[in-house]
Amino acid sequence: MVARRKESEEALNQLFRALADSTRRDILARSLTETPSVSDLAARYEMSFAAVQKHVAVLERAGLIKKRANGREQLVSTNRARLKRAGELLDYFESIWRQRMAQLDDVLLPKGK
Amino acid sequence: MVARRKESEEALNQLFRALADSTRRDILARSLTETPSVSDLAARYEMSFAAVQKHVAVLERAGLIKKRANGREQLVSTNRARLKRAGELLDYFESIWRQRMAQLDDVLLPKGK
DNA sequence: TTAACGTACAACCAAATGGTTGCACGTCGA
DNA sequence: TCGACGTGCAACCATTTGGTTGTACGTTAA
Repeated sequence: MVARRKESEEALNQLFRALADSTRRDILARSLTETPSVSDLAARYEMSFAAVQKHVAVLERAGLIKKRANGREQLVSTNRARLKRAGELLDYFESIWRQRMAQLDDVLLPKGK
Repeated sequence: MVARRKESEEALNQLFRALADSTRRDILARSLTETPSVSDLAARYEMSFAAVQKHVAVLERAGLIKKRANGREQLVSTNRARLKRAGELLDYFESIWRQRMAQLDDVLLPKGK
């Protein structure tokens, strides 16, 4: 249901790692409402263009953003489905807990009711 | 509301980074339903005790688990509130999007209705 | 047609990460 | 009481990460 069985652990590692950096979270939030070019983004941070470009690449590899070419520009937009997926994953941990508690109930309570 | 304003970016980095490792996610899931000792955990993975201990330390620093001493053992349990927090954070990204869309509506539509 | 722009990528570097082994020390059980 | 157990921590190592500068190359505008 949640786990589409064998969404590689590596992919999840990448997903969460991509979120583990303030600059990347900011890029992500920004690309949620706008569709900035990589240079647009680079202009907003106190680091080199190449550094920002690398952050964008990390987000892209994690599947959290998409790039679309427009002439010489690359326009960045957030992949909301993928972002949502990260949230679901965390909910999943909660659900594991609920499930097991339910199973425990099954053991402790008479079957019928 | 969500952002308790100045939950340090560093803390968020730590939170997501802690989640970005399969072994740690497994420890987390396991500690959600049981309260294993560090050795119990270590026995389940093909790495040294010290390595597992380090993973536990990472989770603890991120606030995702708590340890409780019981004689010579340290019993590990998940801090569900903190885990939930990570999920909320991701929802927050979604909400940013919704908010901005709403603001856009404010601009585009007559005020009253 | 050229200069400037936007991007990609390689080479390099310091610091952090994820693993190891070894040692110290308190606790428990025989 | 004493050996084994559970833990914490330091030292070490290889790899990854997050940053830099420099170069190359297609695109755009004057």
